Amino acid sequence: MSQLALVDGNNFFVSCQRAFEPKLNKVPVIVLSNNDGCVLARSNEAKALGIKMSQPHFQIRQTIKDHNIKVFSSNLELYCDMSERMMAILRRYAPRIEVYSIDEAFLDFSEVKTCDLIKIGHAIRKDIITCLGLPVCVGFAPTKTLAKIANLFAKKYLEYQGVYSYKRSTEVPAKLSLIDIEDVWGLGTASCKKLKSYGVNTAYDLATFPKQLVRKSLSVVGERTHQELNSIYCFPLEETREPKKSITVSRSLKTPAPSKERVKEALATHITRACEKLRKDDLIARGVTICISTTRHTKGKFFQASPSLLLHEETNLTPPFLKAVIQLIEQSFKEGYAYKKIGVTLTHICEARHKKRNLFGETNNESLALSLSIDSLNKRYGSKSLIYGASGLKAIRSEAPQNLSPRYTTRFEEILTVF
DNA sequence: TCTGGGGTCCTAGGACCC
DNA sequence: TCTGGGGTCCTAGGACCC
Repeated sequence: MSQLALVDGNNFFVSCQRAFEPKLNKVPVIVLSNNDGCVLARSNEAKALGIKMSQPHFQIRQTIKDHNIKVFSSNLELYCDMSERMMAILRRYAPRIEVYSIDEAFLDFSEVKTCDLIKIGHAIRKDIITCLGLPVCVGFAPTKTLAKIANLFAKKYLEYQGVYSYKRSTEVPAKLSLIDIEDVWGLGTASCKKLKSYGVNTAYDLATFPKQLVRKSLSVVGERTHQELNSIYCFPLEETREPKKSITVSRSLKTPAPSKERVKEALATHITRACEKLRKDDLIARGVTICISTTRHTKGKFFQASPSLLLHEETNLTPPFLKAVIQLIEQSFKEGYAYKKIGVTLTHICEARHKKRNLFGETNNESLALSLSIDSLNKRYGSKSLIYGASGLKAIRSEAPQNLSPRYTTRFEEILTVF
């Protein structure tokens, strides 16, 4: 019988900031996305003020002022490091774990002989708050979908003190009617709209809805969710990540760019970064797609292009991809628009060790060595110490985010100072 | 001239996740 | 003025083959 736990950080990015600045406790705090564009994380106090997830920053400027909300730019380097520390602690508790996202992990307790899961849950909570200062909640259940719901109970109802265990039973528990259909993992707006038209409004309604009808309206994906709500294990624990199938680097520009030169520079910067990611994971790729688009928020002036091409052979060197994206933009750039979002995606990826030998049986070791040297210099001296000319000087001068906190745990020069 | 049916592969687009 | 970024999976439809 499967027995899983979902451990999930509470308002994770906000909690990471609070761990190093205790005076932020009990006051409203938000963390913004890249470019400080919209809201990524909110403390409970900020949620209570009506700030929504993904809400644009400019819409809440007044609320921020009126309630003295503390605002942070995303400090992903700090959050990733805190995440790794949290996962290291979780590995002590279960033989198998799946790191599902930066702030949550599924733990497999199927083989663990214990009848007191609640006790384990509290031990995990205590361990993580003591070692890292991060609050988490724990939900136990026989399937991932139910573990998500159990975690929701643990977060929402204070009497559970952050730990909830879902009891397996042959009947669908009435408690599921407390969960709105929108809060079921795997159901987005499109699926919920369909289900509501059938009068399915809660997790209980869905669990007791005829399986065939779910299959018909939501396909196999919805059917699996339906099964999982009925304690039938469909989404297995994935301990190891398959190699990535695509790698994307894209950014929105603060001020949209009307000139081809500026777009080209952004593409050059992005493809350089994408190739670094490839090399870091020891992967090679053959396909590349660029994507340029105007904002969608101005009516009538929307334009988007996403041409792609395949190189003659797989590689993880920057120059061939740089050449390819320049070729693509030369072919597809259209004058008369201001481009807001610019990105590149690498596709047809495989592991570098699978690379086919070329005719002469030699791989291009010198070029690879050069690329790897550039990577290590940039890692040591800062990400833009050495760049390709095509990226333009703007890449170096690009503005830093406004509200960035120190990277307390990964940079000696930014370590926490105690007075 | 008649033009079936089954299979594979690829791509675009939709939906979803954090 | 200002609306994130990076992924995965599924389906439908077209092209192609025998």
